[in-house]
Amino acid sequence: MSYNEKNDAAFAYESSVHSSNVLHRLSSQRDQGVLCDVTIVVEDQRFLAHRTVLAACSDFFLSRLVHPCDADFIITLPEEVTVKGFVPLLQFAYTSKLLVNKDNLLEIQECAKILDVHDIEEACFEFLKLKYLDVKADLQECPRKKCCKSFCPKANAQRQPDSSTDIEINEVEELWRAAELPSKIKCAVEIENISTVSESPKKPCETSCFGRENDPDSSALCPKYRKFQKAFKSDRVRSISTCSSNQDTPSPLSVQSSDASENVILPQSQPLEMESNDVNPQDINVTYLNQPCDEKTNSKAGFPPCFLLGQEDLNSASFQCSYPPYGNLNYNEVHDPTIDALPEKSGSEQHVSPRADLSNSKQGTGSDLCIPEERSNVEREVAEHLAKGFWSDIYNGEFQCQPEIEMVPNKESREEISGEKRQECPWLNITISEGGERTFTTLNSVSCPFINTLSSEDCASNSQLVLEECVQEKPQDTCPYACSNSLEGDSETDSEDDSGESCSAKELECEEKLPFKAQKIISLSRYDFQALIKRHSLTAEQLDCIHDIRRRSKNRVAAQRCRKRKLDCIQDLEFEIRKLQNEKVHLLKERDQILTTLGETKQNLTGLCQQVCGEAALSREQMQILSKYSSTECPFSFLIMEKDKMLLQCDSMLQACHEFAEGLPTMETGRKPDVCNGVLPVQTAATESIASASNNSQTGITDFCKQMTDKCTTDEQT
DNA sequence: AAGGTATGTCATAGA
DNA sequence: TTTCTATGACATACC
Repeated sequence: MSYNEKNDAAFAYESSVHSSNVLHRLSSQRDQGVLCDVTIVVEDQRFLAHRTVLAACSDFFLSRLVHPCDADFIITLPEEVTVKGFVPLLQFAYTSKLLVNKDNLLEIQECAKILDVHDIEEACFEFLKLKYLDVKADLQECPRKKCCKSFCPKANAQRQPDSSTDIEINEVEELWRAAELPSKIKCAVEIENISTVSESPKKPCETSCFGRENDPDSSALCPKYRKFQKAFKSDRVRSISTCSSNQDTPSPLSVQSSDASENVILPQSQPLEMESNDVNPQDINVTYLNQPCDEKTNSKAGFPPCFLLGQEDLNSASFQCSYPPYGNLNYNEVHDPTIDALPEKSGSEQHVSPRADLSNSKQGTGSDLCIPEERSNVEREVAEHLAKGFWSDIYNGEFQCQPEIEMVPNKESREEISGEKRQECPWLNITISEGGERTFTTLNSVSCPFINTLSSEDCASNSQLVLEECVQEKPQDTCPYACSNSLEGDSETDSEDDSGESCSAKELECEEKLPFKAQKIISLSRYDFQALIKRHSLTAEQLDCIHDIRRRSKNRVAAQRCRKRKLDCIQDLEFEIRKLQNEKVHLLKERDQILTTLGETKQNLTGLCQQVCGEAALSREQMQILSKYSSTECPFSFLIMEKDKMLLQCDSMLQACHEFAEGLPTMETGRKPDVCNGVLPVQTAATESIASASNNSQTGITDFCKQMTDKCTTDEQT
């Protein structure tokens, strides 16, 4: 990944937080009347607000504020607008959270319509109305299907008799049809009430342990890699931390439940569309989320922000995403905006190119913006469990959902459904046979929202997805493979699908001994896998086969993840190396500069010292004393040493000159030039100069040398 | 043919 | 204890 991309992602994240904070502060300021510049009169009450906020969220306010009738910006709303309907909308404008309950739903809807409030889907109101007013009765009238009962034996066995808590895909479909909801709201996911499954005691616990699991410090990263990250605090770690910190802000994961009410968290601009087993229709807080981070990640994944629908208990949480090009795609997610960073992603990525997966893993997504490198076990477990909840009744032989046709009252409806379904859930191929039987065929893993991290463009182009056909002989086995693989995000299955090597030779060999397909073994969650085994009386050999297949499959995926992480770490280290190298170059330059400055300073200081010595007319002895008490760095000592050195050099020079003079040819006069008593003029001059230098320290060493050189040169010329 | 790369598998440690 | 995941090591296929 390029670090630019990573940085971009980080920037986007920061911006989202900023936006959220701004909203929060604005809301708080409005509460305090700070900077409020408009008064809204509703019925007999007045509300202070900020013009810009209102104008931004409502065309009604925009038109009134752009062309104010009242210079004081007092806007009296039509009498159709009630306080009860207006207040939640005002809150929504500031917080992006719309608190809806049975009492105010209609009024909010009416007010939103009058005020032309942006980002609230009419469909949400329709759905909620349906939920509040009709659903329960309809559901009770809707006979439960065999498939629903067998959907999850474990869960069903312990579910409450009240079927109203079990709204399954077919039922929701029917509700949609009944409500004639926009096509956007179509795909539903039946979510098991995990908390009721006592056979899976760990699951509820896990699902409630997001804090721990999402803790970047306790991420799924291998300790070996963690040490790297700790060592250099790589960007990767920071990104994970960032993501984690993001959880502090409202996110799809922020389940806002209370004893008194259910909470529905919706992505802003995305229509509501989901059922929850445990939703209490009495009071639902609808929270629109407009967290850019989520949008980013999810859009990266090809989906808009996820939202969590009414949960008292996270265990029964159902996460969904709406995706306009398809209408609303539902998928289950337990984690916040990190879909594409999840292992499930790897599968889809591998679908394209394993290598690309590895190399692009980090920028992966904005995810990377919040890119938990790995989805925690809990997330995986819950996601797969939830996903299974959706798909199992489609594909699972055990839970095969044949009676879905019962939900289709007539051919027209069926056609409508199948047609719409293709658009709404393009990864799901629904065909209706002559006999009116509806068949769900293989999912296209690329387009399946459970696993993929498609870009918006990808998804947009997926309207022409070619969906694989199920093997008709055993649709319950073949579909499940594709579906579940997708759900689980096992990358190997994708590649295997592509390569036709869905199973190794071993697996195929084993498979022949088994009453079900190897893919089912791979795709099922631990709990369903165990249940599957229990339901069949298998020999030891078969069990070995099954466990081998499952182990190899899991390990295959783990190895892929592991390698991906390794590459990421290598990239991080490479980046760190480049950074350090740059830093080193910079420091070296800085050092050179400092040394240059130091040299200049010393030179200046030496000059100053010379000047001082000269002005003070210090003798050699005095300078020696001075240098004795000064550091070696002091120019005084430096001067003394240099002077001594130069004297020695001069002695050598004198000696050389003398020898030179001795060797000179006798001149015409018959005598050696200027030799007076064996002493050369140069020697005399040098001696004089030395004596002069010794006695007069103000003569610079440099000058002395210069004089000597000049003399020598002059004498030689003469 | 040799070397590099990608991937699957096994063994093992740790959670 | 069982199951799962991460990872090193090895084998194999492919380029």
